[in-house]
Amino acid sequence: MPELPDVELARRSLRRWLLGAEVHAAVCSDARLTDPAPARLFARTLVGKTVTGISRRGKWLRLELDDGGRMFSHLGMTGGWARLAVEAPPLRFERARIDVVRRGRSSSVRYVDARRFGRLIGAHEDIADWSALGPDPLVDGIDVQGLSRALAKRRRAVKELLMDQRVVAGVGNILATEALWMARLDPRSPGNALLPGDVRALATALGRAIARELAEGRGCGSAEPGSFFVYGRAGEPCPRCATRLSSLVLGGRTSVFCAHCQVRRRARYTSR
DNA sequence: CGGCATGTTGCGCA
DNA sequence: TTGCGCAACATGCC
Repeated sequence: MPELPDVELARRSLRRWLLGAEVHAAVCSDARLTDPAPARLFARTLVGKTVTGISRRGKWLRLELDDGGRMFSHLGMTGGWARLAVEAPPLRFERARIDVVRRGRSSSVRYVDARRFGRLIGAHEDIADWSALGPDPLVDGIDVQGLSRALAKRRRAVKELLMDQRVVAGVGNILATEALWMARLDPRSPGNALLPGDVRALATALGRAIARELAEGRGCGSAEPGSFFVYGRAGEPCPRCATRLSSLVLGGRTSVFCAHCQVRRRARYTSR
C-alpha cells in the first residue's frame, strides 16, 4: 500500500470511520506489529477511549485519543485499513481490529497486513519515528528553499535523498521515480550538484505526482500497473521521447528512468 | 521454480 | 561521525 498518497487516503477513511467514535473492543493478534511492546498494549491504549483526531506525517498515521493516548500506525509494504460489520469474520491476513460505536452505529475497523512489516505502536507522547520526520508535502507544503538546503548538504544520489524520510516525509520508490521523470532529472545526480531550477522542478513534480495519485482516488499501492509514467516500465518507450527506459539499482531500490531526457548533473568538484 | 515487490532497520566496513 | 552496500524481515504474485 504505502506511500504518502496511500497513507493520506487511509487517513481520510479512518477519519470518517473513527473520528468521535468510542472504542468498545480492540485486539492485535500479532506481537510482531507491536514489537517490542506486547500485543495487548494495542487494546490497553484504545479500549474505552474516544478518538479525537487522526493525523498523518509522511507514511505514519497517528490516532489521537481523549485521554492523551496515541496509536501510531505504519503500513509497511502491505498494510491497510478496512471497515466491516462487527460480526464479519476476519479478513485474510487480518492482524488487528478496532470495534467502535459512532453516532449510535457500531462498526469494526480491521488492520490487514500480509507481510507484517507494518507497526502498531501505542504511546502517550509522540514517538521518535514520528518526530524525526522531515517536512510533509501536504501537511507542511513543499518548501523549495528548505529542500534546496537539505539536498545541497549531501552528495548522495538525489533519488536516495528524496526517499530519506528526514529530507521529505512520505516519498517512496514510486513517487521518487515518477517525480524525477517529471522533473527531467537523472536519479543518480548528486544532491549537491543540482541547480536551483532542478530543485524547483523537483518540488513541482513531487506535488503533481502526489496530487495525481490522490485525485485518482487511490494511492500508488492500489494503482493498476500501467498508471505510472515510468515506474515498473523498464524497457518500454519513454512517454516523452520514446527512448527505451533504463533501469538500475540505487540504494538497493530499482530506479527506472529515461537516460535521454532526464539530465544527469555531475559533482562540480571535490573539496580537499 | 526463480525473481521481484510500495518499507525500514541493523550490521559490518571504509 | 558519516556514508555505503547488503541482508533481513514474511509473503504474494507473475
